[in-house]
Amino acid sequence: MTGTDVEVQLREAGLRVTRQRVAVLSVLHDHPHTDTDTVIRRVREVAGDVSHQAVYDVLRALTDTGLVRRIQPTGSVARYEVRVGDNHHHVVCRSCGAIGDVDCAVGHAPCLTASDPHGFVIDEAEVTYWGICPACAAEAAAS
Amino acid sequence: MTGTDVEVQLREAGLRVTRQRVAVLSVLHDHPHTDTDTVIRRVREVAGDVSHQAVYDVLRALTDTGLVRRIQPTGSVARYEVRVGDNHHHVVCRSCGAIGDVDCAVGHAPCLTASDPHGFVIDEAEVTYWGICPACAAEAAAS
DNA sequence: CGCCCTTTCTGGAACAAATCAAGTCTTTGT
DNA sequence: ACAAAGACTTGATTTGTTCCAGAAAGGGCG
Repeated sequence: MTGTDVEVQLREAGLRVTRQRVAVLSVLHDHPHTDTDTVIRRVREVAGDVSHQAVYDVLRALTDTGLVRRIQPTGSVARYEVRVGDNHHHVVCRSCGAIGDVDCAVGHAPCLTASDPHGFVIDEAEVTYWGICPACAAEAAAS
Repeated sequence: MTGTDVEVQLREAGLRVTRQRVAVLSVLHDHPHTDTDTVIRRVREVAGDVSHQAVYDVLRALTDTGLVRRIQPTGSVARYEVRVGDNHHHVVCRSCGAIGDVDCAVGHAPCLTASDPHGFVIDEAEVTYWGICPACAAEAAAS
């Protein structure tokens, strides 16, 4: 994704194009599942001085317009990824917190329709798989 | 669940039986999906003075031994519920954050097996449904 | 091209949730 | 009942996030 693509994306979402926003979006494109602190550091690497507040504001603006998705597994800080059309899910390592993408096996799966939602109007089903990542499994086996 | 039941539960988990732990467990039995702050208030109602640190410690101990489950939907503070055998999931209101239980429709559902887990060893699939609760839906319709 | 209005960014402070640390008290096995 | 291990209390600290007021930058219009 080029810088121009990012600009188009911003304009189509009705957002102004600023150095900070372009930087945040491209950082998230290159590094999915990044926590806020890392976003700040990476943004500063590519765009020079940017206040942490600006990054928080941008992340909020992008989340509100649906350009990025915010995820926050239990015990983890907020993480962000660019929202892509597919309905993919995440696998989280219980040991180190690493996150991986998992494609939704069967599109709109039947079991993702709640059996008795107590009157809730449901618009999304989010799946989080918990387990051990290869690296942590190897480390555990070695010790 | 009586106080004695809770004591037995604690002993079987290899934990000492203290006033604070009994209080936390019974509070969670009576009020599922409670956030830490509310747990503290309720515990003090039934057990008198208890430091917030004690509650944090107890919740951590109970979580580590598997007696309670910690859940934390994106944008919410940590919430706790007593771990019951069934593999139920949660529905969260986007508007007010209310949480409801949803039974897992089909036990160990096939679509909860990740298609390509990238080498992760998965031991649990957690489903969070997002939507609008009846109360918030009514309020939105009224305005 | 340059002005003005609106939106956004900066810098600093404030806040809430959660954790850390040292010392005291309590539970429990003998 | 006694000692040792574990749990709790008090108080401070860290961490992640948000609030606020003023300065700066985008982008439509003359």
